[in-house]
Amino acid sequence: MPTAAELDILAVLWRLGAATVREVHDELGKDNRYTTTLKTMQLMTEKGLLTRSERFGSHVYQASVPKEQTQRQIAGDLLKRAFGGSARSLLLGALAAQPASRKELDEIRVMLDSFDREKGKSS
Amino acid sequence: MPTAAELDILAVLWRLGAATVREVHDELGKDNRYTTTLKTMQLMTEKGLLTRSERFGSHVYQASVPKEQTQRQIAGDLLKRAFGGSARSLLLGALAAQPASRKELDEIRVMLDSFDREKGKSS
DNA sequence: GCTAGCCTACGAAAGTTTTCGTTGTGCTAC
DNA sequence: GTAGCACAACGAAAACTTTCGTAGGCTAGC
Repeated sequence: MPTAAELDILAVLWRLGAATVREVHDELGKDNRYTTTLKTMQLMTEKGLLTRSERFGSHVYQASVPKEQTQRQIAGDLLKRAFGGSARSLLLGALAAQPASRKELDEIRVMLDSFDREKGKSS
Repeated sequence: MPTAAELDILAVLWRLGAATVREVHDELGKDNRYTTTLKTMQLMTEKGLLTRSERFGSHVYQASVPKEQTQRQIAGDLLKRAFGGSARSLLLGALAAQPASRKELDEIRVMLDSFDREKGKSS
């Protein structure tokens, strides 16, 4: 399970696709040193969270696990830990923390419908 | 922000309402020592996450912050950190990790509707 | 060739979280 | 009273995360 600092780096890589340490570090905007970001990314590579390839003089990193899979893992863990398995409570917490536009709410409804259809197929 | 071990304890207290260390420890079912749970709960009390009151010979603890508020904080943090602020993605991750029954999906829809009504009022 | 600038590597320190052993206290039953 | 039991308190160690200083390598420009 990625830690907080690791998750921040993953989020950047999810946005950029693949990036150098410099790019990630600048994008993070934290006020810590470049070598801190580098070290964290090196550890993440050791753990298997990132993969690394050469490019000219420097290294290019990218997430080695699909975003969706990591997100599923994190959401599932939180769901179990803090929300008693209730997806409704989780969503309520999220929407209370950061209200969504009507458009977003509609998108959620569309997604729920597709889940329903899936259930229909199997039963 | 509560840590992992702290969150597990909070979850138990949310279920039990108020409980002694012994009750929490047994409920947790982890294979660590009683004193570990005690120490963690003492630290949580210092941090202000729990309040303590006397009962007979032992102490009774309970969460000092409403469950909903803590859940909102946690969900909001994760939403921002790992899901780019998209509540839809968060819910997708949760449902992918642990499929919900049709009844649960319907409950979510009801909740969405009430959010819509709230939006309607303000605009 | 030498210097400046950018990068990686490494190791250690600082900070947190989690764990547990030991000790002291009060209560109960014998 | 005293042995046994359950609990609280404390301190320290272990494990893990996060941070950074320093050193070494490569390239471009002078």
